[in-house]
Amino acid sequence: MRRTKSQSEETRQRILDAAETVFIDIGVSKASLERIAAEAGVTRGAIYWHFANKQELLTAIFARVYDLHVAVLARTFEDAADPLRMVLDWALNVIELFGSDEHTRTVYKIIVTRCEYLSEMREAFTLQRSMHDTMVENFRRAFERAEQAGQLADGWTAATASTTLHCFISGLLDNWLRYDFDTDVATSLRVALQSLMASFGREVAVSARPRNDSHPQLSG
Amino acid sequence: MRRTKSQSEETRQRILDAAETVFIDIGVSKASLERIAAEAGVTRGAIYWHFANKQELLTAIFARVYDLHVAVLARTFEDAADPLRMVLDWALNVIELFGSDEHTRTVYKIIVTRCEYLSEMREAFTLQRSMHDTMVENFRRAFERAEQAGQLADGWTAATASTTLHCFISGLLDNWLRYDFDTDVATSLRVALQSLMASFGREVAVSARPRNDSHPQLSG
DNA sequence: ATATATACCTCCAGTGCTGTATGTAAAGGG
DNA sequence: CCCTTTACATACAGCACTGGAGGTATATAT
Repeated sequence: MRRTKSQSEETRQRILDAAETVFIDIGVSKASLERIAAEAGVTRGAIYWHFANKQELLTAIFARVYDLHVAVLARTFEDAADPLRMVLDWALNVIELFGSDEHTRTVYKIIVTRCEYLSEMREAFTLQRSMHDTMVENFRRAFERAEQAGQLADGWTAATASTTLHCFISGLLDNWLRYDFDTDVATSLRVALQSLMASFGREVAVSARPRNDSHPQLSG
Repeated sequence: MRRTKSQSEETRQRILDAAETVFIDIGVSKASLERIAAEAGVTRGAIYWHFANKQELLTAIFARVYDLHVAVLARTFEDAADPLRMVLDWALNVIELFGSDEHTRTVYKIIVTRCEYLSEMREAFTLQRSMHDTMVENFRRAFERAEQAGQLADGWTAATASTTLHCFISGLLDNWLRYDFDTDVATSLRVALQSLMASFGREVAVSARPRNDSHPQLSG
């Protein structure tokens, strides 16, 4: 009963789906490969064929959503015209991404509330960490350009503004995933974000929609 | 070799200290009672005498810092004169608390990065959850009073301002504990917080110090 | 057509942890 | 001074999980 290459890939995806389900259900540490295998309709042998161990499974789960995020989010930062506008668009896209794609929400919920952040898991968290660092770095650069262009409102510096937005975004996602905000919480978060961004800038016009609102793969 | 009552209490505290150490080191799920006992210089028998199981140990660890937090933080909210000022003082006290008390940082770091947020652990998280809810509720009330008093700047409502600050504080602590910010990160966070609060208000004077700056038990 | 690599499954040995039951020696009350 | 309770230590039973060895049948290359 050996499978073809495409069947094998299908099995791999089913295992990843099952792992997500079990991780969310009982947490990464308590999740046994036996239980994941049962959920996927295979045996532990299949899992060990595709993945070395539980940690590699976790890494693969993270990697599955990583590409999507990079594609959606990197696009925003290509446009260098108006830095504050760019940051706002980026953040709105993040909210849009988490609001519309349950897969993304599940994976990040696993990171935040269903696993322990230990050195042995470092490889699994490498992607997430690099995305976080990229976000911080992009914020810093954008606000520095805004500062040099004289766009920042009184009372704000590039440092304080980027720190504030960084913490705001982190806390937003953390609360969302940890405490199961309502699904339409995205709306109120959007409004709060726009108020925050407006207070950063001198006279930035606030619109209700991000400029890059074509996310065909997310509007499901 | 039976101990006296005070010796027993000392043992209990040593077990809690050991549990904190082991939890931070290898995470709650991988931490065995055997290892914790060894760290405390007792056997598992002693742990089972004082606590029913690992979950109760975790609950006890949280409870140990809870009283301190309530004492320090509740005080700020007694003063109802200037709501925005009150909120600022409260937030500064939180930063001060986390900056000066390593014990607090350790326990919250365990919550954020060293354990899984599962229903079986619900009892352990009850305290933390109630503190979180209290924070959100206090923010909402304070900003509503500020709004009614016409203290909010243009572009902000009680809802958006409290949501924003709530996310900011959450993200601040989350990043601090998850990514091990430098110890003097507290300074930059204070500055960012003051800028944020300033932009909430119409013309609130920003001072560098909270009003209730007498924390004898924290300045160690 | 044959050989080999693939994609699994089954079984087994070993480990580590939990919870409990039992032992014990001293504290503390009457 | 005796009895009970306390504050542990020790010993035991049992489970759940991991990783690997070995099997098997089929896809795929030659």
